[in-house]
This record gives sequence, C-alpha cells and structure tokens, in this order.
Amino acid sequence: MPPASQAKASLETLGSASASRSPRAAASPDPLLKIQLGMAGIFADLADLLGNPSSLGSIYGLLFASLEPLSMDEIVGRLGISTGTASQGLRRLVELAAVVPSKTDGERVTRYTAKLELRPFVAMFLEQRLFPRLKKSSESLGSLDTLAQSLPPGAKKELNLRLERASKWHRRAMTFLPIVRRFLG
Amino acid sequence: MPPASQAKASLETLGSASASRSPRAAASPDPLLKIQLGMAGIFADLADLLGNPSSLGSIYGLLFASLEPLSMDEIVGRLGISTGTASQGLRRLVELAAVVPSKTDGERVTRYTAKLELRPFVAMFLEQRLFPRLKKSSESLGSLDTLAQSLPPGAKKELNLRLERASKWHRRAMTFLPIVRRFLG
DNA sequence: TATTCATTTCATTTTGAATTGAAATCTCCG
DNA sequence: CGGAGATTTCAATTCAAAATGAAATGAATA
Repeated sequence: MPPASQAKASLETLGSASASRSPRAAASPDPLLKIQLGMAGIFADLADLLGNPSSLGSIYGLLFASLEPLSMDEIVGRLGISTGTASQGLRRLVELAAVVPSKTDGERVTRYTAKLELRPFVAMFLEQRLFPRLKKSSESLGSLDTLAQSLPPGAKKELNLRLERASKWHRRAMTFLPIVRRFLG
Repeated sequence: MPPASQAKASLETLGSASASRSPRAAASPDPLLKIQLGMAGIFADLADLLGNPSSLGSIYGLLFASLEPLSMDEIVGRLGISTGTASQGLRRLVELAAVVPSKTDGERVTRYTAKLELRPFVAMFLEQRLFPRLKKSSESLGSLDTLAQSLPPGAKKELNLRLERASKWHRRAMTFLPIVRRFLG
C-alpha cells in the first residue's frame, strides 16, 4: 500500500465538503481533491526522504492544499489512513509548528491549518535527526582517538591522521548546518 | 541485531591478522580492531542517516581505519556480515568511487582500500537520492498546476499561490545543491 | 581440462518501523 | 451526572528494505 498516492477516500466520505456546483465537475471527481492528494504524495516523498514517516508528509501536504482547516476525521477520510496515524501525525506536526490547531467557536472538533512556510517541515530534519546524530558520532570519534594512543607508533601516527580527517569533516558539517538553516529561514 | 556495533567477529576468525606481540594487548583484544569496528559503527549511522543500507557504512568505515587493503573474506570476518551483503556493498562502494579494488601481483583475491576523502560517500546521497526525487516532485508540481486551472476562480487563485510557493521553495533547494557540493569538494 | 577458491546472484528470512484498530480516556453539552 | 462524540494510546499487524546463505558462476592454477 503506497503511502498516499492512492485516492482511497471513498466517494461518500468526501461528500462532506460543500458539493461543487459545476455539472461536469462530477465526471473526474473534484479536481481540488486531486490536487490535495497530489500534494499529499509530494510531501509524503519529502518526509520519507528526510527519514520521517511518510504519513507526516501526507497530512501536511493535504492541509497545505486545503482552503479551510480540516478536522482529524476529514483528514482520515481523504487520505484513507487510520485514526491512530492521523492522531500521532498531527501531534507531531503541531509540535513542529508546521501545523496549527484551532477550535472554532462552540465546535466540538479541533481543526488544523498548515503553516505555509515550509521551513518548519524541513527544519525538523535538521534539528531532530542530523544534529543529534552528528553530535553522537562526534563523541564516538573522540573516544576512538583515545583508543588510538595505545597503538604501536607507526600505526598510531597513521590512525591519528585518519581520525583527524574524519573529525575535520565532521566539524565542517556542524558549521555548515547553521548556514543551511539561515538559507531556509 | 544492530548493524555493526557488535564485535561479532569471533576470536578464531580474527587470528588471521598478524598477532599482536605486546603481552598485555591480549587482554582487550586488539585496539586496532576496536577502532575499526568503531569507525564501522560511525559510518553505519551516517549511511543510515542518508538513507543507505548501514552495511555500506560499516564496510567503508572498516576500510577507512584499515592500514592495509582488505579482502572480502576479511571484511566478512571482521564485521560479521554475510558474503552477499559484503559483495553487494563493495560493488556499490566501488561504483561510488568511495573504495578502490586492487589485485596484487599473482594473488587470487581482490583487496579493497577506502578513498580517504569523504566526499564520494556523502555525494552519493546528493546525487542518487536528493536530486532524482526533487526532480520527480518538481514534475508532479507542474501537473498539479495544470489541474488547478479547472478550479473555480476564487479557489484557483489561492491554490495557484500555494503551488507557486511550493515550487519556489523547490527551486531554491535545487540551486542550493550545487553550493553544497562545492562545499564538500 | 579438472580443481579449487573467490565472487555474484537471488529466493527466502529477518527485522525494524509504520500503521492499524479497538479499547481507554478525555471533553463538552444537555 | 450521563452520554455522545472526539481523541489518544498501545498491543498486534503489516510491510518494505536489508541481510542471509547456499547454489551458480567465474577466474586462476596445475
């Protein structure tokens, strides 16, 4: 079952949105929905590329192409995902500030709107994946360096050289990150 | 079974390398091997981060910290991976020019050396994952734009705006890639 | 050419992560 | 308070990607 390429959403479920008036629009059902699912697919791919569950992307993509805020049920209906996935995905997207929840007047349901800047969506990758990992492996490199001291002179020299090389590259990546972030911002 | 953190390599298997002479070195078995497995782990993480099988990283890391070229058997032995994985991993690494194969004089086996610049290893991510995907989704965005033309005026205007926004960001990423590459080179 | 060892291939298995779905919990309204 | 959604939680399931391992292939030697 590919992430979000399938327009699983059943026709009944979809009826909830104000029906399009144009008579021939009924033929290929709702171009807006098509666009929304298309965006869901694109962002699902992006999420996956960045190492996140693709459902995160689907949800964000759908909201990105939605003119009004959507409830969780509507999201579940249109994407054909489970409530569990939707709930967790939305939580995460809200934490990331990629999506904003709102309770309109005396309504029971929470509705969600996508923030249109894409930065939060990509920043999450930098902050939550790249950075911690680089830090961790930087530490590992340090302890390997210590280990290298116990080697015979010849090997020690060469290994130090190589470890230093890896570390240097590492540092480079670290200093590069803020630049990327600024570029995105 | 975590990728390469476990020093699976059995003691027998390891004996093949010239035995360390230092008497107390026998206690914690071979610091060089420890370093090599450490590097394997670090690069396994990196590979995984970039969306590649972590075995690729393990192999590269091991070779990166090896003073002489290693045969496939030695790699299999030290990392505790299967011959299949080693064979495919090495093929890929050679394609990427991250590793160089060599047949010494009248030897039967091929031995492998890591290129010490890390660029190829990371470049592979850019070239083989990021770029193709960005291109594909760029196309998708185009076709969605076409679709948007069939919407009622109000919706059309807003959707065009949003699609354009996504495209712009996309273009930005595309122009950014060469910069990153230059930075790595 | 026959033999041996190195390497590749690929059908099967494993594994880890994402997803499901249903029960538990929460929330608001009458 | 009681009940009707809405939402969250989490054990069980599903799924795709990676790893295995053994059989097929290849290459060098005698």
